[in-house]
Amino acid sequence: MASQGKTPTLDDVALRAGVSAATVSRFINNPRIVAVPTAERIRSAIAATGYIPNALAGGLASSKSRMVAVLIPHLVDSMFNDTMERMCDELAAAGINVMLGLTGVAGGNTEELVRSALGRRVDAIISTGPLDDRIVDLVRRSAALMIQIWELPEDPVDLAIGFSHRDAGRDIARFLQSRGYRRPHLITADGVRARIRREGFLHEWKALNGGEVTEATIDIPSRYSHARNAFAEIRRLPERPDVVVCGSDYLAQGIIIEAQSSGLRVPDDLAVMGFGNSALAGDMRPTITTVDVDGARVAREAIAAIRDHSAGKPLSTHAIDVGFRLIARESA
Amino acid sequence: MASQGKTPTLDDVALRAGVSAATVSRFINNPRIVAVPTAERIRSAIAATGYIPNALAGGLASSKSRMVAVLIPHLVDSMFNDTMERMCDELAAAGINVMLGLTGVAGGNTEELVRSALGRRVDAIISTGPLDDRIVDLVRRSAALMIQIWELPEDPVDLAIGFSHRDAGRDIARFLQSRGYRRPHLITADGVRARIRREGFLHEWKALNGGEVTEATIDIPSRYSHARNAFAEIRRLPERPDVVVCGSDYLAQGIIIEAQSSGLRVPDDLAVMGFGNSALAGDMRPTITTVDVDGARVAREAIAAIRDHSAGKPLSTHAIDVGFRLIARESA
DNA sequence: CTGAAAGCGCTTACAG
DNA sequence: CTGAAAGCGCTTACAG
Repeated sequence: MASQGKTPTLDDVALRAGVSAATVSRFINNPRIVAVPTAERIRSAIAATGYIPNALAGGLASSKSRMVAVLIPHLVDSMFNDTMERMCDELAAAGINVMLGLTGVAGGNTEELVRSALGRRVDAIISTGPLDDRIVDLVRRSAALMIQIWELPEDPVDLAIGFSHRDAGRDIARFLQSRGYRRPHLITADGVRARIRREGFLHEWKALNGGEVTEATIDIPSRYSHARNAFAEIRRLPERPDVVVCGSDYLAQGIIIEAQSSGLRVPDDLAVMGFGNSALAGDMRPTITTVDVDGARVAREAIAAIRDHSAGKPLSTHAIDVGFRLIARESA
Repeated sequence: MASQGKTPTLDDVALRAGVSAATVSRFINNPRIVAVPTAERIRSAIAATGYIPNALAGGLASSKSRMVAVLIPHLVDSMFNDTMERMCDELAAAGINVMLGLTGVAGGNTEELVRSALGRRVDAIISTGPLDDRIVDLVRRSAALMIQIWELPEDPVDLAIGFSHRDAGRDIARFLQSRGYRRPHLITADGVRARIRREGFLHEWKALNGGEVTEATIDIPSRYSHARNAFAEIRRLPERPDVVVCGSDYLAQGIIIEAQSSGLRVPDDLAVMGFGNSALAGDMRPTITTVDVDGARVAREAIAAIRDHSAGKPLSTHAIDVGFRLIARESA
């Protein structure tokens, strides 16, 4: 912060390089279309002036902001952090900046965030979380591409990149059944996706004639700090479950820690199943059995869609199923 | 994404409300300065058209972007996530959008991110991490306010909001000494701040005639996944330390888990000290003794500075020391 | 391969 | 309290 003199503009560079502003603009956006000697003069004029293109002006003139908004619930112990990191990485590599919006914090207001993003004329909004009609309407009127990740809704706004939570629930049921568990305890977060997984689980569990299921609900998100209460509830159950099914690896970790600290062996006395395959799942003792989703693929598909959309290509599909993989480790 | 027809502009609203564009602009930026009946007409014109102001045009015209860039190393198991959440929350409340840049991921390029931020004419850059001369130079030439958080460098670019890592190291030494520990093992991440804490610790420890110190270095950041190797190293030490000093609560948690899984009791056989007072520190079994930094205050001070700067006020100080608090819990 | 010029959609002194 | 008009710093057909 000093701003001695004024910030150099395209004209300053043009003047210095002895070319028109148009040519400098072309050089910046596509160096190859200007003659080599001209390019060289522009390059040194830019270096000499310390010119940094004004992206506000550029965006206004081109109606391309080269910015996307990413809307996630929160950051602490978030299951999406890994995908987010990759997303930021890929976007940065593509020369796209990311605007971050937190929808699940105290003052989180998804509609307000969407309005802000649209106001900045973002090329796309990447979102994980429920979208009400007003918001869908807002986005539909805009030119922004809406990418819903980590889920596969019936009727995506534009494009969904995710997997079937119902199938995930079903596969968890099959897996636990095949491992011989008989008394699962489900901890379901108060969110759409977790509820769908729960349904998938219960439906399949019943079809397989599994044993009695006990359940508990926790506030979304499924974070570590819920583990104490959730475990205390388990202790109060008339009969102890043999496996606890959690909505995130963070919660699973917490349950394992609580169980161990109360003298139970995991998985012998109580097995625990996570969700999301966060980094900690493989490092925990015991390592956590969980469901992996290819976050890198989600990020790549999103970038590809944004690129196509920015290039004016229509969407080739409205849903990309990246699937999931159940990873059997030590905890269940 | 549909964009049937074209996006409404200020002129569309003005036409519909029967006023000039200037008046609509005034209404949007400061509703009170337009007459009540006029305001009402504009309000309904906005509602009818679904107008969303183009922030690119607005920013260009006013040379205020109402956006700040936040640069942090990474997201997974990040000690800054709590502060980040508060920051996003406060910024959103102030009508400021945040651009996120990850400096520590695979393709992380701080200079490039700073250039992007400056190109978007951000009002401020909030950064945690080392800044080389080129970057400082870039920022100094711009009108953006540079806020370095979580540290108190000798010579802040503009404003630093943090605490003395040297004093933190010193206080950890005093605390462990007072608790009777004699063989501390320091795990220091390969970063400037961790090294300063280490120096503070060692200096004080020596002054107090403490026992022999063993040490290990790990890659930055201090995350959970480093715990296995770090603990294996501890096992190989000729004599077992009585307390392990970690650079983050995530790492401390990992060490505790490893220790427990190898049959050691924490803190009786091996004590563990964390850093940062992340949420998990209070939930872990045993709860983790750590150093707390008031992230909410850091966020508030940053917002206040950004507000003043945007209003044209000069900085009243170049460094704000928010201090830290050693929190004694069960692990050490 | 390059230039002149119009236009992107706002804001803000300047007048009234 | 409100309007007319210039200007913010780029991009992009249109010509050459």
